[in-house]
Amino acid sequence: MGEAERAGPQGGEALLFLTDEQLRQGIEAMFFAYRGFTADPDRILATLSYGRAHHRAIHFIHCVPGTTVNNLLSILGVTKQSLNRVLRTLIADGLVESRVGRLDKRERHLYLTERGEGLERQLSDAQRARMRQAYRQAGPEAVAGFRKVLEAMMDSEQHRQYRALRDSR
Amino acid sequence: MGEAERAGPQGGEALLFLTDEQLRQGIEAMFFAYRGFTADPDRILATLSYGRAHHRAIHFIHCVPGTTVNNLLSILGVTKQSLNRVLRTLIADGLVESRVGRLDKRERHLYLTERGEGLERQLSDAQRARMRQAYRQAGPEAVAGFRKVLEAMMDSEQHRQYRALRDSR
DNA sequence: ACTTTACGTCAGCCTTGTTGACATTCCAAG
DNA sequence: CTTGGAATGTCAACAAGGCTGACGTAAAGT
Repeated sequence: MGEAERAGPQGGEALLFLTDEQLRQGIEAMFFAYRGFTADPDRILATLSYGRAHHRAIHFIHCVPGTTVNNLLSILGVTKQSLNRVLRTLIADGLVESRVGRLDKRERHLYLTERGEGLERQLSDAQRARMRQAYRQAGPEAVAGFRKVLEAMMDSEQHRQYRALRDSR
Repeated sequence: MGEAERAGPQGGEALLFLTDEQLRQGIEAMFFAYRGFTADPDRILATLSYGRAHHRAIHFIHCVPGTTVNNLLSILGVTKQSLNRVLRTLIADGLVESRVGRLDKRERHLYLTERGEGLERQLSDAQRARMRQAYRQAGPEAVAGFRKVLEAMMDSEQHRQYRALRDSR
């Protein structure tokens, strides 16, 4: 590795010449953009002494109400102990409700309370505003390409989860 | 906010209808893709009991050899105490060299040693391989769009730093 | 001479990741 | 039916890596 590259592995794909320098720019763009991506929610969360972990939990509980702890675990890709600490504070603060499963009493089904939905709204409004601004500035074709590259960057497992969430709506 | 949106703030921009749902998908794509983006270096770093903080320092010292601590600080956006902890271990392990400035002796200029360059190479090879695969799979137009959206997502300060790095090569 | 700048370090805190130990519940084999 | 194992979730303790604040030192600037 190290030299310019030609050809692609997928038969019908376009020929692409990718220098290390072009790739490095993509890497740095990801780094800086992700900081921008999380900046607005981070500011809101800081005022409530919550962190990104709380945001992630709130986001996915909102998307899949009634999800179990185990399911949330596999989406977030952390240990159950780590998630539990976050959930405990969110439950204590009355943002999340945990209901014992009816069929399987070992399971806990998670729901946002009204206050939880309120915070979710506040956070996702901020993040969507940034996203909307970026999408508009870049234009519709750029957005399609953006999504395409991001999907290609995921591990297969992540891609599966991404589509699962997408299709569950 | 909350309903579909029309029109763009920039005069000549294309008309874009962006539903909350489309924006939410973009947000989740960023989340999952960033995990994929860091997965390969993380695996390598774990075997050396280093973390992402070390990776970031190594990356930018490689890009801007001889950079000062203060400069690195502003790029990484962390406190000097935080950075210093990481730098101390990298210097102790012989991956980074810190030279007193010739003109201004207060400054420390940072360089990767040969071993440091070796690790940088290993980490960036892994990350570039993922990037190259994603770029090829998505195609050249998608790549252009990808970069465009990421740049639009940065804060102005981040965008400034991104371009500064870009232009310094 | 005094102030400011650049850097290092110590102490202590918080968030968020980890592993280990444990309780509860379910299920299936005996 | 009982019992042992698997699945689910909770609590405890630790580590990494952020943060703030205080302080020291050396060099530059005024």
